[in-house]
Amino acid sequence: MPGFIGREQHSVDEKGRLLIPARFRRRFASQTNESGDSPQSRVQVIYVFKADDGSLELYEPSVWNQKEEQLLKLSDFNPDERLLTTLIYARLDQTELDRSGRIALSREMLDHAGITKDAVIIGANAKMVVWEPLRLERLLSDNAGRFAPLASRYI
Amino acid sequence: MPGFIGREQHSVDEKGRLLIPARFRRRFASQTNESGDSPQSRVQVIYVFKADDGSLELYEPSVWNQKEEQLLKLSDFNPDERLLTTLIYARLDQTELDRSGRIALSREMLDHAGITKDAVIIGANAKMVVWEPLRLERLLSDNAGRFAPLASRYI
DNA sequence: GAGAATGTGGGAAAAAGTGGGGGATTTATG
DNA sequence: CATAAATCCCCCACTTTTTCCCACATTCTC
Repeated sequence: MPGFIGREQHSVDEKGRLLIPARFRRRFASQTNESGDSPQSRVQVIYVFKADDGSLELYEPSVWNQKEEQLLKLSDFNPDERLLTTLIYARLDQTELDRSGRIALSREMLDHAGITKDAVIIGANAKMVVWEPLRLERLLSDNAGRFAPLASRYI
Repeated sequence: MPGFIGREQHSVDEKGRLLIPARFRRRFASQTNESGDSPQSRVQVIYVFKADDGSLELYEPSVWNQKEEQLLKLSDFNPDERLLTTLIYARLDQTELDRSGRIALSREMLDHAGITKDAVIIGANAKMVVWEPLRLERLLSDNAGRFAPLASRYI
């Protein structure tokens, strides 16, 4: 099963709607029928997570659910584990693809990413990452020098 | 069965009523008929629990009952177990959805969470968590640096 | 270049959220 | 026990948001 690969830039309209590129949507289509839905009712849910670095991460249900299984093991009464759970769910949201292949991002999510007009969507295999274009540009140029050292350490 | 996911902010009116977001209410609807009620009389009960961290936890009956099964195993005559039972039930309350999809929170519950005007409701899979907005904000910013370490330790 | 697929925007209808009036029931009080 | 006071619900009305749908422009494919 291939992941999301590639980078595209699209506009976010006044209603906060962001188009998911067609090539990414095709990947969804191939694995919707987990629960034997009728062709009509296949609603494509997408999880949205506010990442620490100021981007938004988009997950398919099957991928997010895998992460969530880890969360379910955590105790409500261990302070550290409870805090982690809170930190995660407070940053998480859920949305659906409309018939034009867009998702509606909440004002809060857009603010977190600093998105007003345009957004870059980067395929990162299991997830998609959404950036405000200038912010991404700055991150890349600010850290251009770190690529080689990091790469040589880890790959 | 998908859980509660997402974060919303709503106002609590002067009567102490808090709206349960429509998308969360829809999950209730899909599993009301446990006891074979007539369509008319399906009253949606919600359990409210005062959490240690200053939030309120909202549970569906089916989920709370599962937790309660653990409690029923505890002995009334073992001091520790008896104390635990007391501590839990002393923090627990019960309320119902009215026809507008709201629940009435008692003064005591509101005070525990420090809620006066607004409240944030966070979907946390099996339960919903209610926060006073500023209190949540403070928790999140105070612990922003702890997310990465905790996440890497537990997930 | 024609037709299909993709991307963008917006209008209208429906749903959700908010606040408050008023009747019924419960609780307090003389 | 009667009456007053308070509380609790149910319903209505208004505002805002979301959803659904369509139209059009652009790009891609053959």
